Amino acid sequence: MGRSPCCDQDAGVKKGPWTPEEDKLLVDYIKDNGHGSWRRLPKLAGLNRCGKSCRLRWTNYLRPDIKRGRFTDEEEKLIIHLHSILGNKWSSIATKLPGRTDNEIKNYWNTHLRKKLLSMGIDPVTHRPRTDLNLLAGIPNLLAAAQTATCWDINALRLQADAAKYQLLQGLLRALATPPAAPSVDLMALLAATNGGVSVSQPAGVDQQGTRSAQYDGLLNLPALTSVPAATVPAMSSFSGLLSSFGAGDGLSSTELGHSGASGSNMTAAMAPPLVAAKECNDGGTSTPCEDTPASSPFEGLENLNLDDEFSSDSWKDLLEQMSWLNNPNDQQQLM
DNA sequence: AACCGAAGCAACCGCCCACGA
DNA sequence: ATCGTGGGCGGTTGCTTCGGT
Repeated sequence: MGRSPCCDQDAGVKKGPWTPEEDKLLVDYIKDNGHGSWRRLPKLAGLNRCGKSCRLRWTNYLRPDIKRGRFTDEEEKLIIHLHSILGNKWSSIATKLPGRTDNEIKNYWNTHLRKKLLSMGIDPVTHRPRTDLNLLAGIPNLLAAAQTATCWDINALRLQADAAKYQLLQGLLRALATPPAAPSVDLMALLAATNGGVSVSQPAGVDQQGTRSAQYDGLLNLPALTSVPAATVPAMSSFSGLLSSFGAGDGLSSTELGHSGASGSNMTAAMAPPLVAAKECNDGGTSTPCEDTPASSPFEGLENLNLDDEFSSDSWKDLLEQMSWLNNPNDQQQLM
């Protein structure tokens, strides 16, 4: 299968931005004749352009059914959902969004949605919680910088620290709610590492991951960090405050993000189980209390964490000290 | 007002596949 | 079965706009 000869081999074929005159020639010709063969079209339409360039200009910009303007929230959610299923199949995704082109969706993904997911602690490729830990690994640097901060940059550091704290919690919660198959990091290894290297024993026959998934499914409604207005921060200034915000979170539901588990559940703060509550076994659809639940969660005490506390506070110190891999490059390597 | 870096987006590049001769 | 062509596709480039200093 030889590659088709590229038009740019033709001398004098114009490239670059289209002029209104060129647009008019193209639109008028296609209106009257249809596009027919794209290769022959430029000559017939009186355009000094490559046929391929004409096709792209028409399909991405001049087509009468193109919808312009901002993507709506519904479109955003649909794109994210479809991307979680189809990956970078932009044209397939575009067929589900009337009036949007694959190129437009691709650009919107790369410039907006990708960053949005990253800010929510979600890997935009796998649609699962980020496991690269690069973000969290930056926390010790923030701590070190805070030690030597001068008065003029302490506020900036504080903002960074707040963002880091928030994303740390997002990452932890999402890790807890993630099915085990896809993440490149072994969740149990992560739990062991955060638990001071002590493995978390899993009772035989206990579908711990499924239980975890069901229990924390509602927590995936975390609002994106970037979308949290300052006014709402006090409501999330404690871990329980965060829990109470999940029900009304403007983040993406687990269903939308392609997670399994209790999809569609509308877990409210009151329904949300405490992190260290006795887990339930999920055996064949009926939930029964587990007899052999681990004695303690690696994140025990997290619910008492106060997000308003400085990083130097005891509760944050305790948590960070448990996460030895944050300070140990070798551990980070193993986890990545 | 000028400069500069970041972000956004239209357009291009080149690989690939389907299909017809 | 092979080959050439048309066209679809994802990735990348580079120009324009925006916001901060």
